[in-house]
Amino acid sequence: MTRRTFHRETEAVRQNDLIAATLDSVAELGLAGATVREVAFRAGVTPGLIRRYFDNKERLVAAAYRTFISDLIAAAEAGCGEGPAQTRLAGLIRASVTAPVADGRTLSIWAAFIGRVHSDPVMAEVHREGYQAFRDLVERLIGEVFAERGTPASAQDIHQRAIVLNALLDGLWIEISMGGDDFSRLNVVQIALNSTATLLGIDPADFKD
Amino acid sequence: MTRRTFHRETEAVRQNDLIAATLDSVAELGLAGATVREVAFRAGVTPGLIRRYFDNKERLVAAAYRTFISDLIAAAEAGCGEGPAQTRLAGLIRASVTAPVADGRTLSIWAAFIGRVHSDPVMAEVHREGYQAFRDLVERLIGEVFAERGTPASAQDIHQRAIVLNALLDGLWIEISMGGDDFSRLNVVQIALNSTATLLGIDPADFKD
DNA sequence: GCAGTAATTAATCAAGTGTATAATTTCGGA
DNA sequence: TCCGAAATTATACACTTGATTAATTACTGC
Repeated sequence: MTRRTFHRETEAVRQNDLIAATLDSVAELGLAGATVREVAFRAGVTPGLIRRYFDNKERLVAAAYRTFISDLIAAAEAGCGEGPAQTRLAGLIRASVTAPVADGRTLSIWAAFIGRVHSDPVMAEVHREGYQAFRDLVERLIGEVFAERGTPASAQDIHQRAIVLNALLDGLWIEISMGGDDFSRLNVVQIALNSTATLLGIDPADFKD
Repeated sequence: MTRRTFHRETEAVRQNDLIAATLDSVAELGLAGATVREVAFRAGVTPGLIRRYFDNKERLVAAAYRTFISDLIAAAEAGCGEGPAQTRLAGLIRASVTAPVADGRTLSIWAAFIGRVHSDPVMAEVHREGYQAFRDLVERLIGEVFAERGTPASAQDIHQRAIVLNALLDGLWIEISMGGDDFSRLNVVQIALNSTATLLGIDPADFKD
């Protein structure tokens, strides 16, 4: 009876692999399916090893959620690029309603985790941070767009517009990711851009990325 | 050693109690916390009894989800009331962003269930039905509003506007229910109504409920 | 009032969960 | 080359879960 062979990895790599395996499990089987054994199997590792890198399963799940959220925001931010604020805002919107931000797998993971946010304080904190980061980004961009157009708005006005635009992007993101509609036939990017322009009082023809 | 006393109930009452207990459990403890024992305890009943009214736990959860969704839509529809389409749409919007539709408990339950929608076909079907019912309601109201104003729009135009408005309402509902912001200070109903008016090209001053 | 039936309880089971720990293996440094 | 420390495996444990079944109880029709 010989043991299975293995090779050592650095702490960073192993943690990364375990987190990736956790997210895969969650995406395909839901949170309930992300058992210690399932995650270990997908990471090509033995269940007991997990506890060497994470104090307990709760920590592993929280770490996975943190990684997921920050990757998601990074992907959205990457769409901003450079240039005038209006172009960056348009880029953010495009990124928010197209893959890889808006797709089934992302929604599956998000949906699985979001249920835990209300009962688990750690998850709630992770969520709050990520959410606020995105909202602040949107609010800042809106402020810059108005300033750029020579029509600066009050902080309160910008704040309210950020709430609305953020809600619109969230809702569109969910709808598109859910795939219930035949979004393949629609130009979702155009719809999102036009709606945003309308909400912000910009000429839609003037708002492209 | 005497057994605990009990009294019989009709099938409808028991099923109702069990579903209510399930939703309570889900709201407070998440889906994972809605165990057979927890649900039975909250319903003032013994775990074994559940299986007399539901083939298995999966059925119970699906039934609870169905009840939850249909109650939610009913609550939103109740806000429509009577009168001109514009008034009914405004009522629907108000209902969507205020309690009991928009509140923490509702979001908790929704969030818990939404994670299951992608892995469980039965839940997916229940979700699709409820979602489409709401979307159709919004789309119909928008069409009536345009007709009422003497500016009838094409079916495609109405369809796209319904997608956008639905997304906005979804997003606002989530934001408000989440309670992350200080929405208590903001007039969320006014914000929602104004945004909708802007999106539909209606004079905001003209759009109240 | 009483018997029979159906609802409900109580007790148990097998399977799966997260966790703990001792036995092994790998691998870098002497 | 080999030894020691650290990483990994293997095994086991206590607990919870959903499900099953037999015993008991409450209610209905007569």
